[in-house]
Amino acid sequence: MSNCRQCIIKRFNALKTLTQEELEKFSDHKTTLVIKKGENLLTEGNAINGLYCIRDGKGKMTKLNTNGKEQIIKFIKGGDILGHRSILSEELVGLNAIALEDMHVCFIPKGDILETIKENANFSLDLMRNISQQLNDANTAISQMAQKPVRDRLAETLIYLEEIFGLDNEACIDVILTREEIANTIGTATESAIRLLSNLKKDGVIDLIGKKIKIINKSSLKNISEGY
Amino acid sequence: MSNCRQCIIKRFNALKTLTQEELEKFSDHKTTLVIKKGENLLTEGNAINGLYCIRDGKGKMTKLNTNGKEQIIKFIKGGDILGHRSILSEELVGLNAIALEDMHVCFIPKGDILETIKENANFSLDLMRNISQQLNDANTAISQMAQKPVRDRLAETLIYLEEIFGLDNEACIDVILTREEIANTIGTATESAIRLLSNLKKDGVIDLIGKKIKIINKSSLKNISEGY
DNA sequence: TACAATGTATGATATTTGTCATAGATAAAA
DNA sequence: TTTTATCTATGACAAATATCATACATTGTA
Repeated sequence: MSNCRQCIIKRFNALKTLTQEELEKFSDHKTTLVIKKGENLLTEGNAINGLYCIRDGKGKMTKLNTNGKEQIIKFIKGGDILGHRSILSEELVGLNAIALEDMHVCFIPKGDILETIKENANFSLDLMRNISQQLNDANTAISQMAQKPVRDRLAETLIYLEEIFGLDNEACIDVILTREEIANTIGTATESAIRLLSNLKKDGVIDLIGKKIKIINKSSLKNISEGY
Repeated sequence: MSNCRQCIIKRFNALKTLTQEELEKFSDHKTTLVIKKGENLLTEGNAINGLYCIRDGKGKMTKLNTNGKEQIIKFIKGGDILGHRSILSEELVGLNAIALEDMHVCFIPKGDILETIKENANFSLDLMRNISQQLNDANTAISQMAQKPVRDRLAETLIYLEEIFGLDNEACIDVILTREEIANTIGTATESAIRLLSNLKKDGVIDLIGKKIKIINKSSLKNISEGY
């Protein structure tokens, strides 16, 4: 079907340093799959043996807490590469990857990845850069979860969602999340998330149109996210 | 002074896959430094150009929050390797590394690391494994920070501290932290941390001997950390 | 269409946590 | 040693957040 060499997605991720031949190899061996809304691409604790490259669609990466609650760790979309742990011997998947809408995903087997790592140090470094960036983001998240009140984290999250998913044609954040999913992102009760969203709307900072959220006053939202 | 080939520390970290020649190269070019208690080995936002390998001593990795508070992200000790971001082009340090007691540290220049990455794919993979493990830990931390109450996080942290630093000859957790540092680890007010420590002591789960903490009933502490 | 299931919203209340104040304990400095 | 600064501890109170209850809205489905 599609060809890695022509895929636009690769320009934006760790695959961008690959040579023509390496891309051909990936293209020949890759499989393409469709993950329907609500289905898992990755499941916590499972083994996989290759990398997944998301072509399009949106998803969430989650973790089941010891108390049984779902925590959303990050959101994913076209261009993201998942499953890097699989190429490091037999490590198991650490997070669930669940589709928020239908996703198209390419799977590149571990063998090809390892071969390419051996031959192309820049690809190695790009993969490392990718993981490293994720670690940096995660460290920031720890700090914010630990020290910011829920209202600030909500504001922060709305800005983050707009950055990740952009705007639809009505200037709303272009992703549909339930209130529960928003609560599971910022780590609070669903009712609290609902209440704080209502407050932000009442203050004219955001607008709520069904499940869609529109940021009206970004600088004010930014201030709230920083505790003012 | 010391030689990388004979260093025991390397057996426990990403340097373990290096060949004799690679270790010689590292040994020839490395510099050794002493970081006094309270001093920074790394400072958030600074540029460095190489990896630091901790020989001995204990430290904390911190992040300054937008509200000016210090968040402790993780603790470090002998065997840990810091500064991996420096080998990925010009990325700046993301966290402060501050000595909790005097540390001895070896510095290996970026050039040697990059050369070795090109020549030894296993070293690449080991570095990746290291960062990947950190990312995994960080994701777990996000989930726990977001969803667990302070008391549970305190219990969790005490168990974690014992795992990392072990016990001294009086069976106390072998690290000295101020109550403020404990509070900055779990993300709460210093007074709250003090109060909850007192509660745990009153319940006979831990003992407090000055700044030293002794875990009396680990399984009970584990239960608390999981919300029971 | 009507029905069930799920999601959203809001009030009342309990619990958790933070803040401020104060005092004693410990460690550092003169 | 004495003095000063920092750290630990605890009470009183305020603020933030969770929980429970209930009602309404929306969505999917028989």
